[in-house]
Amino acid sequence: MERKGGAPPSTAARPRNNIRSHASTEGVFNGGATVGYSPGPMTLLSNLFGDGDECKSFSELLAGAIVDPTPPQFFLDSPSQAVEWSNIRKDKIINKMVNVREHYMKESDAAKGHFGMTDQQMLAQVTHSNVQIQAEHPFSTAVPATTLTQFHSPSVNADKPNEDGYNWRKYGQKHVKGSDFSRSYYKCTHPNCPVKKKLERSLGGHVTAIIYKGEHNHPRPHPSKTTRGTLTSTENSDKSKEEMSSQMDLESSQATAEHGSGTSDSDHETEVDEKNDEPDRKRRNTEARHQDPDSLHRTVAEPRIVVQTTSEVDLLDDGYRWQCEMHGFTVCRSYYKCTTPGCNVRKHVERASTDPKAVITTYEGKHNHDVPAARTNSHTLANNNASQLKEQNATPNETHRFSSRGVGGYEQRPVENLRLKEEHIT
DNA sequence: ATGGTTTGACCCCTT
DNA sequence: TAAGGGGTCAAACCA
Repeated sequence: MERKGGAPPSTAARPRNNIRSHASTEGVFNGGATVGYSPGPMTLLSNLFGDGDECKSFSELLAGAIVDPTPPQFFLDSPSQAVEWSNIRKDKIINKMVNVREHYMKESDAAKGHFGMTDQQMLAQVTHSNVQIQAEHPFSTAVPATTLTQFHSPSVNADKPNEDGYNWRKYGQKHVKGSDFSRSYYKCTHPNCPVKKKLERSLGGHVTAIIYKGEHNHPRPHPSKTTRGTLTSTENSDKSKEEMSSQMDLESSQATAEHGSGTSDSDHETEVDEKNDEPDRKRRNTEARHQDPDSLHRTVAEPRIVVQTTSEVDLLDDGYRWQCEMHGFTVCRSYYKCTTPGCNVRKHVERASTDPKAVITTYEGKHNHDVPAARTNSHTLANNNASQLKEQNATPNETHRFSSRGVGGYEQRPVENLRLKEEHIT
């Protein structure tokens, strides 16, 4: 790489006394200053499956997942992984999962057919609790933090850090040890905005993952004000998307206002591959890529976008229409497919492990169409009045408005999605 | 003058 | 306790 800048000739003499002094927000992210908040696999699984009375409705939801004969993709990948899982939770959950897997394997052909997704499509789907998905594995996950929010930008171009409408300043880059990946670190340039994001790129420069952390405490900058005009012409000219952008701005503002500050003190993100249950997080990040070289190719086309949110605003309702995908033989879970014909965008919604109010949504692909007008309107209306939204959400019956979409599932909002929302406001 | 990038060094968490 | 590595800093440089 051509060196445009330059490291100080004598960094050893550089004063570093204040390196962590301004870490009020920094610590929020670096996982260091925030005292040991890094849930491990046990915690994650415990939260994922519910181990008590916590997140009851969500636990029920997850319990349903256990009953669901459709195992997550990772569970099918390797029997040994299933064994590892059992080492984590040897209780009922794992036993059920094993049974599920056995059952599922018997139905492998048909079941895989039900998955209806290619490996590529499975990529980035993601995660579970506050999770981070990484490119190396279809179900790699991560743990998060509690209040991590970034709003989905459906047409984001990952190759351009601020094509999501915000302005970013790169503050670091690292080569991912033992791999051909490099990771770039960006901060939102808006004053006092704590949001950061990481872009992982393959050797060829293709973005394989985008990980947002934090919550913008400001509206999205006007496209014309974004640095270097990195918004694409399509975006700039796309009224619908601008409207959506505005909606997201509003959501962001509301979310921020309702949360008091952009981030929680407990904000923290740990990039992991929890469901692989590899004990070494660091190793996971590097070895997994080697173990699955094909993942590189799979992720080149469409980087994953991980959205972590705890906003009380309906972030799950992102303006697009989603149809729940049937996985297995029972009701659909948290996997959705854009209902627009020809659009292959999918998303996966999951509950955060560390914060029952947090929800992680992982998007895969780009919408090749505008936000549905009708949905846009309702979405706008829904978000133009936070209090109104709260009232709506506070009335469970009113949130249970989903319609059957015929074969394959329901249009959002499906039951589990609704449950997430209900829990969100309780 | 301003703001973004580069990159070696450093901090500190995890193992 | 030590090692490894992720995340970050910040001087130098570029646009």
